[in-house]
Amino acid sequence: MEMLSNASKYAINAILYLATESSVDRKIGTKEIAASINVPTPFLAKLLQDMARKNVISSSKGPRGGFYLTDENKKQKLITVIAHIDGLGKFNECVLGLEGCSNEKPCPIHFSVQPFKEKLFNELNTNSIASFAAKVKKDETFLNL
Amino acid sequence: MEMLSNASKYAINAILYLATESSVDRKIGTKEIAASINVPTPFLAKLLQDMARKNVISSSKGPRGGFYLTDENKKQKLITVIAHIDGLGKFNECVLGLEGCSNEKPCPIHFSVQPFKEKLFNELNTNSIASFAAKVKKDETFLNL
DNA sequence: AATATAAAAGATAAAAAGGTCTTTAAATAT
DNA sequence: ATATTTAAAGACCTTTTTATCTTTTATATT
Repeated sequence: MEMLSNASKYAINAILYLATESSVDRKIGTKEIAASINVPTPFLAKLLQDMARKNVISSSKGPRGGFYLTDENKKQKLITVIAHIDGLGKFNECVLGLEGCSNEKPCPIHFSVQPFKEKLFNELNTNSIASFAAKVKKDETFLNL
Repeated sequence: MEMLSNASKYAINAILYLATESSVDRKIGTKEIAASINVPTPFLAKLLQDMARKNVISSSKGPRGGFYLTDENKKQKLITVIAHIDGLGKFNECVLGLEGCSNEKPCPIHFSVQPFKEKLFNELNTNSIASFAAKVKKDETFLNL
């Protein structure tokens, strides 16, 4: 279900990868990250640079430099990533694109969609990067590592 | 939640409009439809022509011509429209874009998303254009008419 | 038959998303 | 200090989506 842009998807994947694999002492370069999650390197580099500028992730230049997550970074909710890239508008939009669609004035499929939107938003807005990464590590879920 | 293209959304809106407003004896031109549902006229015209070519809707040229739905047309499931424009691929894709994501090998948000995908697909695949349009007419739901 | 009307078809064009490449700046190791 | 490494910045390119415009074809009405 393609409701996130590639940009958001790539960034989430990369950040969950960083959450499990990186630390202040183990910074990771764009090539390794891109290769691991199987996305185009220069495009991902742009995204990560943007995330770093916005303090969602950390980075340093030079030899042994790269991207990494601090404990502070990991505490952020996963929705933060989407908010910075795609924005949150999509969580408030009608699936059929109808202007006044709401609980009071629902479109024909509103009540099929609304509970899910709320659930997904809530999930992304409640759970931190760390907690999503922990799930991956416990093998409850996976990432393509 | 922008998971449908504008093209699909416009077409669905137009077709639900036609379902309530048109008949063999009351064909409707692109300008009226576009104005009613508030979308760009030439773009919508293309979409409707495409839908007509694929026998999803009906049309005729010349004076008093325009687009309309036969009873046969109205019996089709709403998913047909999406299938012809966006395709059905999006109903089988992982929200995070992960290749092997499935019930057996779920991504971190898989189980938040999967039930919804199934419900929405089922709804669109079960209910006809006529039944969605009926909801609108009974004022249970709305379209921007 | 002539005319007007409206879809069909096709050629363009503008905007957004996706992706690449080159140069510059910072940091580290030697 | 210097060379090397890697992110940062910015210019650029491609593809897809969205949108418009023009010409042609069919048809209903007169």
